[in-house]
Amino acid sequence: MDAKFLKPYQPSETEPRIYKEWEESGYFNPDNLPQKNGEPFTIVMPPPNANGNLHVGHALGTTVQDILTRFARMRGKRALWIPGADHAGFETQVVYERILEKEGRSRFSMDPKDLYKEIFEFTQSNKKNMEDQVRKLGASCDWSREKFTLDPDVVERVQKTFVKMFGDGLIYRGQRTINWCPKHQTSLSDIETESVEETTPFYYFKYGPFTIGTVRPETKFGDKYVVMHPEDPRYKEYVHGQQLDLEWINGPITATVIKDEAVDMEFGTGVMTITPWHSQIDFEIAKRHNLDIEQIIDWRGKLLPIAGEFEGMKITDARAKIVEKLNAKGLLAKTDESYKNVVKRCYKCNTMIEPQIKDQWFVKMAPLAERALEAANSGRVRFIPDHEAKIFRNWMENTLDWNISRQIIWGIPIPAWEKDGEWVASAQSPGEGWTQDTDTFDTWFSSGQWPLMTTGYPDGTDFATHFPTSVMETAHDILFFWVARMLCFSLYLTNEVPFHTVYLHGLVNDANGKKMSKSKGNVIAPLDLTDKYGTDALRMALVVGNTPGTDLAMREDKVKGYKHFANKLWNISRFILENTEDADMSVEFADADQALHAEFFELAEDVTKDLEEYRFYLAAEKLYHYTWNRLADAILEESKPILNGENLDAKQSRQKFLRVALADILKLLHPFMPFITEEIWSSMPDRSNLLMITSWPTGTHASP
RNA sequence: GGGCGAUUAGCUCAGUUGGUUAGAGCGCACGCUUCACACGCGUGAGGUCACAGGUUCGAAUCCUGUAUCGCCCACCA
Repeated sequence: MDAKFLKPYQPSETEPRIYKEWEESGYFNPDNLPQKNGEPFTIVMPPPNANGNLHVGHALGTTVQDILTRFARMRGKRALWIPGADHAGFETQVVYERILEKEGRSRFSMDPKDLYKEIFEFTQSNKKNMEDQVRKLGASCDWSREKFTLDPDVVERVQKTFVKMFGDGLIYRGQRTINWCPKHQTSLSDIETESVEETTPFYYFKYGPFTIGTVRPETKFGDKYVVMHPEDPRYKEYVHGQQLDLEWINGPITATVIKDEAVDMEFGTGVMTITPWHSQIDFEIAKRHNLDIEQIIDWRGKLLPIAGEFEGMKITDARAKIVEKLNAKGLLAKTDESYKNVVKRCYKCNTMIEPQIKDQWFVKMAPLAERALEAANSGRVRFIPDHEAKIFRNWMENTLDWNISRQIIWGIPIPAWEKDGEWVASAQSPGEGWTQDTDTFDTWFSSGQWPLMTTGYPDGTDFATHFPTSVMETAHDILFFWVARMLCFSLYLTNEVPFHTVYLHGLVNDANGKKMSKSKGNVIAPLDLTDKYGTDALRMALVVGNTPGTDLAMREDKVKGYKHFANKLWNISRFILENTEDADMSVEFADADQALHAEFFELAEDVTKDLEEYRFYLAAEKLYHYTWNRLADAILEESKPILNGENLDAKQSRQKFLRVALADILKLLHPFMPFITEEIWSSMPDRSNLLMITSWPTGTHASP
């Protein structure tokens, strides 16, 4: 027996050594596997952002994906798990801007090319860091196939998709209301904003003969249209198009009466003025009636000259002053202080989103969503847990067109060119006098094509064999951002679903079930846990009892518990190896051992079924219990007298059983606890290969 | 306003298609230096499965309703 078993299991000494052995074996690459022509099994890793450290959620996802991959590999499949890294456009630029801010610099005073270069270098060093962390988690992914979302071939193919979609009329350039973040100076898609309910004063102002209500007095300078419902009996004396002279913020103006059904008669006074440049509903009314549209607030959130004496003032400061002035003029009718209002904020910096009118590229979602819905409804793609499919459907049935233009440099340039107001989509310049759009893509426009990009769409060899992929495993909070878009792009480009199954894990919260955040200081770093308790312990803690789709409260105690389990397994191995050194593996099982063996295979079948059905939480728990309560507590104890007894036949049979049981429990545990199982396996007599490529127990007795 | 969940032991959670006295981890109590393991061993306390109805021979599990909590979506100024 190896002397290493005399000491408790040492993960920190073992793990890097084992990982190196795996990596050098080449078996992460399915082309090197004995079963290289077997049935393909493919997972594409959700590429972690190359802008920081992994969080516990990554550890959970990585663990589940690794379990799936190792299980498939041991069952003789041509298992491929493709890693990647995401440039994460806006998010990375935000991270980098914070660094610049700390250094007293600003992107707005930098040459865009220099900024791009700096961020590129920043992500390259972070990418290495991130890859090392994925290795530490034991991920058996094929690093030789790793992709970065800004690899030149990815950029080229993503741009091609844009050109194709433009040609097919699925992408259009339009002047529309967009979500503008005044801090980050870019537009955002609808799902990149957070709607927060806030209590805001609701002001009623006298507007000629009317009383209008608003929460945003600072937008009201240009309001020269007063809108009411055509059926509203209270205002039937006013006719559409009628002009009225009235006193307003900065003096007398001429207002025009507009009758439009968008007005809710029940709300407020049933009359409103409109600010089409800074409100979508107002913009739609203005378009219907062909009204003037004027910008009131600039891109930095300051008032434009139309505000008169308020020009240049930040809107946050201006509001109170404007109300004060209107009050002084006797135009403030009343204020409702308890009004609840939904406000959109930038999901990264929490700045209030300013709706602005801007020319942008939009993806027409309805036709794409229809096909994705069909795939979900027909079962071509299956969601785990089931109820995520309902959430998916609800969103897909109510899609809004997707703004894919970002006014940031960190991303893939949009291959569109303009000349005299005319736009064409093309990777190369169409010729003299054309200038390229300076905007970049929403990062999800490229990551939405990730399963295609990583497998070599349209003509790579992996695309032929490994697409569509088997499973997409990711966090449920990016169902809309990512999963939905991958389905849309893939069905559009290939008529195939990108994956047959979507497994969505929940979020990992702190021990009290509260969301982890830097500001709350409750963030648990996965690598701190692996250092302290070992990767296998962390993996088990993340998997046992964690049902898909449900958020998990991460308790350090739980990880500690599975460190103890790892040590238990270590000691079981020590006992068995110590007591079977003279085992004869050719003897027949005695009846008692035959029964134990049959019992074991009931477990093995059960666990196999659980893994096939994505019930990792049950499989892991069953293995834990068999190993500790059955094998250690009962079988090992009852074996002691047999091993020390006079009956040689019984002893030899039991020795064989223990050796076989150990070998097989190591196999079953390997997807969950790859390091310690491989390490023990390396001490098994007669072992011929790495545990990671050893066959999964199938029912007949197995041995090293 | 719309959608989706959750409610089981002190805490965090399982309970896969309804089927014997409802489980785990941690915590708690008591006892153990037993020759694999104190990162351990043994024994034990602890639950009207949110509430009210219903279906069934049988319900934590299926149906209806109620309450509470949570998440997501949404252009009522």
